[in-house]
Amino acid sequence: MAKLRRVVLERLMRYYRFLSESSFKKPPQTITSAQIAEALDIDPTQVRKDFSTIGLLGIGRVGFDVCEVCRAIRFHLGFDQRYEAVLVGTGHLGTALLAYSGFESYGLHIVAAFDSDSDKVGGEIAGCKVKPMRAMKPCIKRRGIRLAILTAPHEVAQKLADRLVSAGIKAIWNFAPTRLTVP
Amino acid sequence: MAKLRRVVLERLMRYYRFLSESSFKKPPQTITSAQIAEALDIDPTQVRKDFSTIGLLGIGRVGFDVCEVCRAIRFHLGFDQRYEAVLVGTGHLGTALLAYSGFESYGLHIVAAFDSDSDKVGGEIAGCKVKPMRAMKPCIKRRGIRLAILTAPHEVAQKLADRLVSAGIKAIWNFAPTRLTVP
DNA sequence: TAGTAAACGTGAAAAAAATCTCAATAGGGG
DNA sequence: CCCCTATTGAGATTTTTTTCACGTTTACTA
Repeated sequence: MAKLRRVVLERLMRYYRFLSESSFKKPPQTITSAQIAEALDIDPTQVRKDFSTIGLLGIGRVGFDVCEVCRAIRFHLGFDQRYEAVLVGTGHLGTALLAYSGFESYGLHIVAAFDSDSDKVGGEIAGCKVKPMRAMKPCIKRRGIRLAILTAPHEVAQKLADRLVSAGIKAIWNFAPTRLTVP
Repeated sequence: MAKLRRVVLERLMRYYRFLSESSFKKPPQTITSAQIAEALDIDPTQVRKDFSTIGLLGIGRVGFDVCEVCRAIRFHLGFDQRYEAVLVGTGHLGTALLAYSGFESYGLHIVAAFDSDSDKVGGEIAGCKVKPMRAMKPCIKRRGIRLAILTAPHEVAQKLADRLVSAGIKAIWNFAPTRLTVP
């Protein structure tokens, strides 16, 4: 499977969101590149090129099978694999993320939550046990977890990040909710 | 002021985050394109080109003045302007966003929060009064607010979005926390 | 069943973005 | 004060991305 470039990946993500959340579940379950292109403000040729790079072929005068497109994107974006992750920090944001079930459909499973607040430790949020910080490293090592979601205040984020990396984490999804880019 | 392309904007954002959060507050307050480039894994020439696009000049053998760079980026990204926004939905995620003070430094001010839960209405979160949904449209109209932050569950998000648009909102920042793109 | 038009796939052209190269400039050391 | 080297600015080049143009396929209609 050839490596996909970043711009293509981003567009595939957009296609996927659009196709899976829109009500295309009902027949005819088929859509043309032009329809997608208009909804997402992209060139139709671009859509066809992207689909073609992940091995999707449409049929003339009909378009593409929505289910098949979704399947192919899921496959190429790795949503069918199971990624395990830990969450660090169970404040409001952390709680919201734990309660959000949408990650599952992208193959992301939060298997444990950690917090330094002893009042929270031992509790359970959205079916996920909250464990003390000292349990973090063993847990990550044992399960070979590579991704961490960090929702700690800025002041301690760096320290926690270092700690996560030393425990074996390869990627940290930092949720100091920045990333604005107002259009 | 020439319109900046999206890729450039994104990089400017990254420069800004890097320069403003790192401890460059102390002298010598100067940095070379190569240092920025290494930290952000970008080509040094790219950095200089971007800076040059927003009218920043460095000096040979020294580099760029950190404060000046930050100022210029703030100006070109419009952080100095005041954008007012409303927040809809005061669940965990909404609460977390209200409590997050980081928006202010990007020029974004949340001036009101709305929720349909009558238990929450009348309360105050992070200094922001929670108002009933029926107060939303008048508030938006009166203050001419153009941006809304939406943190509602998926099922009602679309309806609320329509309602916001009809109230005069031009851009909705939807916080069904999707956008994964795991690297 | 043939004609027509909607939609596709793809190579070529154009545009945009990234990278390379190098002369010019500015501190620092002798 | 002059040389040496780090660093910049900008033109040239390369690579990537987007758009165009056109031949092909497929469904519908008469």
